[in-house]
Amino acid sequence: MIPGEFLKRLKRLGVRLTPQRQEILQVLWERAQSGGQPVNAEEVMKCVRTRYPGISLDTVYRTLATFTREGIVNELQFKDQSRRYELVIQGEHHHHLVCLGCGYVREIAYCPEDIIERVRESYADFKIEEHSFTIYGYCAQCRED
Amino acid sequence: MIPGEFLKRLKRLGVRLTPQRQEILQVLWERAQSGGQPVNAEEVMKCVRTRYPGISLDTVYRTLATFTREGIVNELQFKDQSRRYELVIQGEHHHHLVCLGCGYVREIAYCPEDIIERVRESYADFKIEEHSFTIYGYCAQCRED
DNA sequence: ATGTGTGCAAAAGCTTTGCATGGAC
DNA sequence: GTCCATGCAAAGCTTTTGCACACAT
Repeated sequence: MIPGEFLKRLKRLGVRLTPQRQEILQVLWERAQSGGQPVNAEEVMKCVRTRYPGISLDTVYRTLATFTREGIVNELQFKDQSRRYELVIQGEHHHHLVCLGCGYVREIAYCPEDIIERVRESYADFKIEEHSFTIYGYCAQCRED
Repeated sequence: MIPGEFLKRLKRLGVRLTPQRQEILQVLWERAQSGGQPVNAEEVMKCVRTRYPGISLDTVYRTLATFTREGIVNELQFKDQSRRYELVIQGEHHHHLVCLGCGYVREIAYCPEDIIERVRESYADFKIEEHSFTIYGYCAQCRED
């Protein structure tokens, strides 16, 4: 079940609630519940197609762009060149630990807020909007030593 | 002039020193001197062509991949989807402040080392290799308020 | 009824690859 | 002489766009 929170937010934002969008939201929600592994557009399409076979990849891209613009999802860019998305859970903020072998992503709760504040002070004419912090390496299964 | 350091390193690594590679190294070096604005492959090609007109984009990509593998350059991935590169200056480490309007990049000296150490301890079975930390926002020219 | 969202197909970026030739060592 | 690097052309992969039709409001 998609929590009403998101549906209300979309309505409030004036975003039309089509079946495709509901299914995409559902997939993002399920991902957030089960470990928080971010998804890319291709994966979203595959998941949605199990329940809504007609959806096109274009719609997924357009919906994810809309959701990003409205602050419903976060767009992530790791080293692997394909964009990934995760649902924004309000009051929650995290970064990522990414395995260079298998691509497994794990959330990390720590955030370099102190540095961001220092940068905000040092570069007062720069208006900070967002930041990304990602640690790369090899997980227990992929490390060689 | 390219400092001998890089030429020696390439020789030591067994990387053949072709005129194309020397010119690419030259461009990266000049960039590092003049503000540290990272370059993408297209820009490298354009700069090199002023002095070595025949160079192809493929060669630039292949050379940048080789330099990255050998630790001569850092490959950066910002939100704009094109990979950028910067020369690795030994003993130097920094992160980036990126303008979402014009794409201007500024180096920031602070690094969240404390967090990386904490993560190294908390996730002892994960072998940390590298990390990226980028702050996005709008520079004085691009900000609207 | 209106305007936005969707699917299709095609295109657009950026990056990679196969192959024959040329050049560094 | 050997093997790697290069240029060319073509392909690959992800993402975007134009258009006509369908649908949410």
